[in-house]
Amino acid sequence: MKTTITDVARQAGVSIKTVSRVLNDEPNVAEATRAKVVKAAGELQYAPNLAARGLAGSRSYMLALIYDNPNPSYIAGLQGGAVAACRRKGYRLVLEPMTQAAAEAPDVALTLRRLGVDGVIVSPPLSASDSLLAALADVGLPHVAIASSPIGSVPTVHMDDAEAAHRMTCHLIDHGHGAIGFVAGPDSHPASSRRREGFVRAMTEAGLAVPAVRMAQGDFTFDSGVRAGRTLLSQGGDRPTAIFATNDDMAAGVMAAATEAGFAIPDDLSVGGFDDTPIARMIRPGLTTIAQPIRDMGAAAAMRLIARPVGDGSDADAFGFDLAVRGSTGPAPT
Amino acid sequence: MKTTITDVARQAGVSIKTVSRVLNDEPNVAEATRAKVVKAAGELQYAPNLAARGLAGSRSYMLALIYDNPNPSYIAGLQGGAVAACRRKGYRLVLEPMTQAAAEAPDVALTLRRLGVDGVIVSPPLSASDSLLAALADVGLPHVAIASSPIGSVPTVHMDDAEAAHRMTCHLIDHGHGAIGFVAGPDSHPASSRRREGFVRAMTEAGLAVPAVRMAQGDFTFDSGVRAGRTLLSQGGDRPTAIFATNDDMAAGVMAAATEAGFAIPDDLSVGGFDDTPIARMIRPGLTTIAQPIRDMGAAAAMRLIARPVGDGSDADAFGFDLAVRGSTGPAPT
DNA sequence: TTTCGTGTTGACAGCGCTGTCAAGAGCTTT
DNA sequence: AAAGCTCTTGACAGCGCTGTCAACACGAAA
Repeated sequence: MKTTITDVARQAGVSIKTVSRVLNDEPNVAEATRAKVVKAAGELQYAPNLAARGLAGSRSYMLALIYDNPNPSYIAGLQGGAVAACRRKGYRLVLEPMTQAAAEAPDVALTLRRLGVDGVIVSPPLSASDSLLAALADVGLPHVAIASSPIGSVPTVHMDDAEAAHRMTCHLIDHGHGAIGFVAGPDSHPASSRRREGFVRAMTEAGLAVPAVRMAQGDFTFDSGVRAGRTLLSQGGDRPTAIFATNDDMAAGVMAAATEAGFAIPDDLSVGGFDDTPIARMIRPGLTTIAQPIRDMGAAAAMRLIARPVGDGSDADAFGFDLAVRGSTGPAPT
Repeated sequence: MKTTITDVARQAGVSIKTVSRVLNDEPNVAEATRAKVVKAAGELQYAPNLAARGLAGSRSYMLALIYDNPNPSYIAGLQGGAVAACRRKGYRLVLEPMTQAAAEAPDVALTLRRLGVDGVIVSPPLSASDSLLAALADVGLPHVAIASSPIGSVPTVHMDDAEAAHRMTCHLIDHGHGAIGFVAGPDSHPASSRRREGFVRAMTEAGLAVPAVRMAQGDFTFDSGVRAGRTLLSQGGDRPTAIFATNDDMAAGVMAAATEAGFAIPDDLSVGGFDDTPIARMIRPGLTTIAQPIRDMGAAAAMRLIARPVGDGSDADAFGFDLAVRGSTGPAPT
C-alpha cells in the first residue's frame, strides 16, 4: 500500500493542504509545523504521486530531449547535463529520438503534445528545423534550442562554432601552416557552415588562400574523412600541410588516410578535429580538437525550461569552448 | 485550450466512457461508434492527458532506465532499443543515471519510487548489485536486468559473455596463436569474470597454457589498455602473439601500445576486442571484436516490462552475438 | 477599546481520466 | 410469451494532489 499525502497529514496531525505546502516549499508555514510534517513524511517514506501532482497542478515535471544525432558521446553529454539539472529540481527527462523527416512531418506537434511534458530541449541538427520550432511554438510547448548560433525568437543555448573553427585555424596558422585543407560537414547541419565561416575568416585574415581544391566535403562519418583525406593528400607537391576536419570522426579518418599514404603525423601533416569525443584520446597521436562544454549546455537548457523566465522569449546563453591541443598538430614541415 | 476527452465525447455524440474505451482498445464497442470517436478525436487533435490517465488507471506509462556506464555507445544502443519499444506501446522512457554508490545507498528505493514509473530497466554493471535488485523487489517495482548471465529470480535479458569470449579466443587459436594475452575488465563488472571464464575455457580446451604473466588487469579504459599492452609485450621472446582485450577501448589501447613498441598489426600481433563500439571501425587496422545486439536487448527489456507477463518471475531472454572479423587479427607469426 | 493587517491553517472543489456497475437493446432459448 | 443471454453504452465515483478562499489567532495601529 502506497502512502499518500493523507497518511502523512494524519501522522503529523495537520491538514493535507499543510503537508502540500511543506512539500512544495510554499511560504507561510510555521517552522514547528514544517518540522512535524518533514518528520512524518520521513517516517512514512512518503513519495508524492507525480501523476496526481501533475493533474492538479497542471505541470508534469517532465522535460523531453529531442535529438537525432548519430554521435553517442555528444548526446550522452547533453543527456547527462540535462538529467542532472532535472534531478536537482525534481524533474525527469524523457527521451524522444526523432529523425529529420519525422521532425518535419505535419503531425510532430501532436506527437509532442502527446508526450505531456512541460518543455522540450531541441538539440542539433534538429534545432535548425524551422518547421519543428514553429510546430512547437504553435502548440505552445516551451522549448529551448541548442545550436551553433542564437536562433531568432527561440531561447537558445549555444556555442560559437565559427569562433571555435577560427581558433583552430589560427592554431594551425600559428604553427606555420599556409596550405590548410578543410573537411566540411553536411550542409544539413547548421554547424557545418558556421565552422566553414570561421575557417575562411581566419585564413583570409592571415592573407592565406582558400582554393577550392583544399576544401573537401564530408558527412561527419569516419569513412567520409578517409575519402576526404585521400583526395586532399593526392595533390602532389601542392598538398596541404595541415587539415582541419570539422569533427573528430572525420579527423580520425583523415589521419587513417594520411598514415595509409605514408605521411607521418604531425611531422608531415597536422590534423585538427572538432568535438573532443573519446576517440580524440584513443588514436595516436592524440587529436588536437575543440572541446565543447556539452554537459553544461544540456544543464543550462534544462534550467531554462524549469525556471520559466518571465518576459524574455529570445535571449540566449552563450558558452565558450576549449582548444584541446594534443599530438596531431605541430609545426609545418619545412 | 487543450481538448479533453469531454470535448471528443461531445463531438462524437457519445459518453466520455465510450471515448475512453475506444482510446484504450477495449472490447465491446460497436464498429460504427468506434469510427465516430476516432474521427472526432482526429478532428480535434486530441491527445490524452497522461497525468490524468496515470492517476485514474494507476499506471504512469513510463519506464526508467537505470545506468552507470561510461561507454556512451553502449547506453545509446540500449536507449535506442528501449525507446523504440516504448514508443510503439505509448510509453515513455525516463533516464536515471546512477553511480554504483547511489545504487547501493539505503534510500535508492525511495528515490526510485519517487520516479513514479511502471518499471525499470537495470543495465550493467548496476544489474550486478544485489542490494539494488533487492530494493526494487522490496518496493514492488517491476524490473528487468540486462546482464551477462541470468540472475536468479530477476527477469533478465542477457547475452552470454563467456560464450562470446570463448568464440573470440577460438578465433585466435584457429589462426595458430598459442601464446595469447588477456586483458581483463574491472572485477566490479560481472561481465569481466564471465569473459575471463570463456577465455580460460577455450584455452584449456585447446590444451594451451594460461600463465599469470599473460593475464593483465584493466579497467575498460583506453589508458588501462595501453598499460596492459606495454606490460604484456615487454616479455621478450616469450611475448604473446595475440592479445584479447575485453572491451574495444582497451583493445585500442593495446594496439596503440603495440604500434608504439614497433609491432605491426596483425603481422606481429593480433588484437581482439569486445563490444563493437564505433571505435572498432575507426582505428587501423579495423578491430576484430564481439558485436552485441544491444539495441535488441534494450527493446526486449522494455517489452518485458510493458507486457507484464503472468506467473513467470524468473525467466530470461537470451541473445546471441556476432564475431565481427576485421583486420586486427591474422595468422600467428611463424 | 476597536480596527486592521499579517501570518497560519484547513475545507473543499476540482484536474481529466478509468474502473465499477447497472441499464437498455437485441438476441436466443424454454 | 417469458426468461435468459450477450453486446453496447453511460452514470458516477474516485485516483492523490493543488488552488482558492475563508477562518482564525495575534499583535500593531487608531
